[in-house]
Formats: sequence, structure tokens, C-alpha cells
Amino acid sequence: MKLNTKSRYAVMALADMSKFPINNPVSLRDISLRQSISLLYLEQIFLKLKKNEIVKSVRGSNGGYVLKRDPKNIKLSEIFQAVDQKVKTVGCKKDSKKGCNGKSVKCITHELWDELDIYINNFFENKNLSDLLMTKERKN
Amino acid sequence: MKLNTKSRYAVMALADMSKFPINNPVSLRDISLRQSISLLYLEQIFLKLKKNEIVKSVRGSNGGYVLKRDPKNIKLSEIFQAVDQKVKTVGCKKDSKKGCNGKSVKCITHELWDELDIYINNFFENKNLSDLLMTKERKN
DNA sequence: ATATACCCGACTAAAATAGTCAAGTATTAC
DNA sequence: GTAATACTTGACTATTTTAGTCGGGTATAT
Ligand code: FES
Ligand code: FES
Repeated sequence: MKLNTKSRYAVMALADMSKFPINNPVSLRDISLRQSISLLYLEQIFLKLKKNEIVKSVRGSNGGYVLKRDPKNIKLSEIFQAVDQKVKTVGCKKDSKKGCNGKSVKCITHELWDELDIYINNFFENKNLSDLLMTKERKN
Repeated sequence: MKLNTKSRYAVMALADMSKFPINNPVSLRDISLRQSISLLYLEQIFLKLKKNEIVKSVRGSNGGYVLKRDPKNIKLSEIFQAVDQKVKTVGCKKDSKKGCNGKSVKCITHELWDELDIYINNFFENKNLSDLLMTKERKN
């Protein structure tokens, strides 16, 4: 079970952004420098975040990206979904009747993995961007 | 976040075994047939389970593998550890002071991923093989 | 004009995954 | 004692996924 960089960077970049005044465009170049994330990779990530209505873009010089909603209303689960990164614990197709073994019944561990799936998604569902900021403030 | 087949099969195979009398050797061939898992792959997995004292082997004809402990005392976390599959949510080295970005401080999301790590491991820590059987019995 | 910064699809090297293969050894059944 | 069963071990490989990069745009502020 490994978290990939795309999800990790997406959250990292948005967390970086949410430290700035809400209507102030933050350029990817700045995020790239502050967080040491490849600019080209960030561009790829932000196109998806934009398509999924998490940020909006301000083109041209002095432009950048702006959070489309209050950090309080941006759940981690939305961010993950935006960058196409799903939790996948079962071996079978989720909405098929077939099992991971090709048989017509679900395997003996299917329920367990399903439970794990819900459990993990719960974590992302119950965290939002502002939760992140708060832990940070406590520390600094 | 994806669960790999090695962990999935390991648990599946052990769940299969634990349906049989505790001292009755179960051959990998049988598990392979019942659960539709490649025999050669199972062999690889069981060597690790054996090295980690989860099962013991009975060689020769009518041989197979036997659970070394009561299913109640085999936690999923042990199984995962045995097959070398760790949860990895952070980008940095866990016991290094350095961040995932190469800097000398942990990144702004480090705490979050750490929390997620603990959260997921908790799931595995609090489930044992016999829990699996029980959900199955309820259903059948 | 020109510099800045987003836009977008295609491409690729490297790593991880999901197995397979070959060549054994030990034990039991006949 | 020989055949059959079943575990043992290390190496090897195809496929997939990941983690980016590249090239050639377009829009806007100064
Ligand atoms: S994981 Fe769903 S059938 Fe095995
Ligand atoms: S995840 Fe640990 S420093 Fe970024």
C-alpha cells in the first residue's frame, strides 16, 4: 500500500496555496520553488485540479492559481478523485458480481478488503485542507 | 493507494487454511485450486510466511502447510510484514530528519501522511485471521 | 512587444508488480 | 526401493505503473 507522488504533491501544493490570501493568485513556479516539486509535473496536476473545480486559473503575467473554495470546504477525498487516484483494495471489479478469481462468487476475503476500502476513504472524507493548516500552526 | 496481490493472496490463502482442522496439512495445490491462485506464486508467498513463523511446513506426500498458531493470534499486520508489504504514505525516510524534498525539514504535509500511516496500520493491527472466518460464517 | 504564466497532448525512463522457471530435497505410499 | 507428492530456493522476465519530461502552444499584464 503506497501513496503516489501525484496525490502527495497535489495536497502539498494546495496546502501551500491555502496559506495565502484567498484571492491572491499563486504561481506554480513559486509553489515549485517552495515545495521542491517539478514545475512541469505541477502543471499536469493543476490542470486536473482545475477541471475538477478545486482551483481556478488566472492567466498572464502575475497570474497563477486560486482556490475556488474555502480550504474548509475542500476535502482530501475530492483532491484524490481530481487527480484520478483511487483507493483500490479489492482485486475484483467493484460493481461486478464476479470475484477477483474470475469465478461468479466473491472471494473469501472480499468483505475484508471492502471494509478496508471504506475505512481508508473515510480518512480522506473527514479531512479538509484547513485541517492541515491547523496542525501546522500548532507546531510553528 | 493500491493493495498488491502478494498481500491479498497471502491473507486469502491463510484464510482458506484456517477453515481446516489445525493440524491437518493443507497443500498449496489445493489452495491454488480452491482460490484460483497460481501455485508457483503461492510457493513464493508461503516461503516467506514460513520464515516469519506464521506457518510450518510438512514435506513429502500428504504434506502441506499448517498454521503455526491459532488463527485468533495471527494478526493481519504480521502477515503483511511477513510478505514484505509495508504501508508507505510518506515520501521521506521515516527515521531520517530530512524531508521528502531533500531539505532538512519535514514537508508541510508530513504530519498528515504520518497520521494516515498510523491509521491504516491500525486496521491491520486490529484484525486477525479468525475475524475473517467469522464474517464468513455469518453470511453462509 | 515582451515577459510571465497557464494549457495540453504525447512521450519516456525507471521502478514495481505479478508472476514463471529450473533444478532441486524430503517424505510417504505402494 | 521407487514413484509420486509436495515443499525449497534463487534467478529470471513480461507487463504495468509511476514519475516525470518535452514541445509547442495561448492569454494577459506591463
Ligand atoms: S477481492 Fe473481490 S472477489 Fe476477491
Ligand atoms: S512526507 Fe515526510 S517530509 Fe514530506
